[in-house]
Amino acid sequence: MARMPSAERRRQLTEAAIRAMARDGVAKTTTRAIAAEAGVSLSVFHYCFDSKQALVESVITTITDHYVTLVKEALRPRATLEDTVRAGFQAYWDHVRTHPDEHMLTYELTQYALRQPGFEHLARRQHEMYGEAYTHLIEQLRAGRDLRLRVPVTVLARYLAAMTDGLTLNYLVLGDEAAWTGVLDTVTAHIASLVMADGPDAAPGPPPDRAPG
Amino acid sequence: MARMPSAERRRQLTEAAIRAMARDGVAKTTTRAIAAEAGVSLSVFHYCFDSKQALVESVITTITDHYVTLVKEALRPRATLEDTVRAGFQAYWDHVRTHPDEHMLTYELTQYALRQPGFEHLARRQHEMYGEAYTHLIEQLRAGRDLRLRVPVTVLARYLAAMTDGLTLNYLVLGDEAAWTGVLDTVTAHIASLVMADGPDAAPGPPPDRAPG
DNA sequence: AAGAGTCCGGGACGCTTGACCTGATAACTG
DNA sequence: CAGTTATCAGGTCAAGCGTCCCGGACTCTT
Repeated sequence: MARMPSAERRRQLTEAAIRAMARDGVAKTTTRAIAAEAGVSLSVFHYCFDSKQALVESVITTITDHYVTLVKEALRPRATLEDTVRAGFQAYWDHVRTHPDEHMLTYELTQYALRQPGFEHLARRQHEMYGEAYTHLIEQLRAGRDLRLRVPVTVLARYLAAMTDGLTLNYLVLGDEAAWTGVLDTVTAHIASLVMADGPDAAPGPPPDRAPG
Repeated sequence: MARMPSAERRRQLTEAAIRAMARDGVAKTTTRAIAAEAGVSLSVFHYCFDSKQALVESVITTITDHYVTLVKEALRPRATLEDTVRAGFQAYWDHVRTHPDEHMLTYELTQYALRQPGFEHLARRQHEMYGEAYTHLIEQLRAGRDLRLRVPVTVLARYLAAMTDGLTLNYLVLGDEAAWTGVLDTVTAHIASLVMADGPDAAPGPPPDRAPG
């Protein structure tokens, strides 16, 4: 095999692990399977990583960062408000449809991290970064135009995060792409009504916010 | 140990497995752990179940049925429409808060089933039954009073299912109970606006449904 | 050219797992 | 009573797992 500095080899092994885990599941992905996927001998694995746990940690942080940039990219502001929301959802949804295995893997890794003592923080970090990405976008939108939020930013961010999580998971389990367009439209309309411009034609307040708690 | 017909012993082992899996995770729950949790010898396990897979199948169907009845119970129709939605969400959410491990387990089992060849149908069945439970409730509500649905029943049911899934998962990962009340209120208001009585004071149509696709 | 540091490969160790078996014993059933 | 059913302790087995070691090979520096 081609000789390679450890750092690069680590990256290669991490990506091989992601491929193998996405294809076969986290449980079935052994150190041998990862080494084979990367095309190196098993010894190289333990030369680069102190333990399997160390590699899994690398996998989780890598894939989390990957998806945060994905979300931020998908939710880039567009011409109009409605367009932004719609295009963002569409871009995200397209990615889910074309890469179901990768999304499945993120859910598996979340649970793996939650169960593995000392790894809980990675699961939390994963979802906190999603929330922060949404928050960032909302603030960005708000700075650009004159927006009136019907709900606090944190509430909206959490709502978006939970919504995408739930929709993705249900799609991964049930499949049936066509059935979800109606749901996506409903959600999009709702989001747009929660974040509405201070403009003229927007619908007047349907259900007024009620004090929480 | 007390003698017991096989059927009952099977139930006991299934419940022991659910306890052990909820506590330690699916991956760490071995046949020996299950037998110990049930207080029987390992031989009894293989006397009652042909294989571990057979037990897992029993676990999944049991827990699925358990949660479907839970959802149906939580979403029993109440006095007013708003009350029904609010009380339903509240009851469900209380259960999540008081039994986080059990809910976590359902997610783990879903993924286990999706990865295990020949078990995919169990994962699908699980989520289909949730959807049917929601559909059932909506139909029930519609029969009772004069309801005007802004979206098709199937869309609403899927939306509810995805919403609860996503909220639950995010709560399990992030914790922080207080932070979710605002999201729950927002969702409740939205649902109530989607299923509204043909009454007087309900808000006139904010964003009209646009044709999908 | 020589040495040091780095990378790679084959092989092996120790452990856990699911599955299976034996033989004996106790409890219900008819 | 005999016959069926359920339970137990104990051990065996092959497979698979993460981990580790050692010798060789490469690369860079001096």
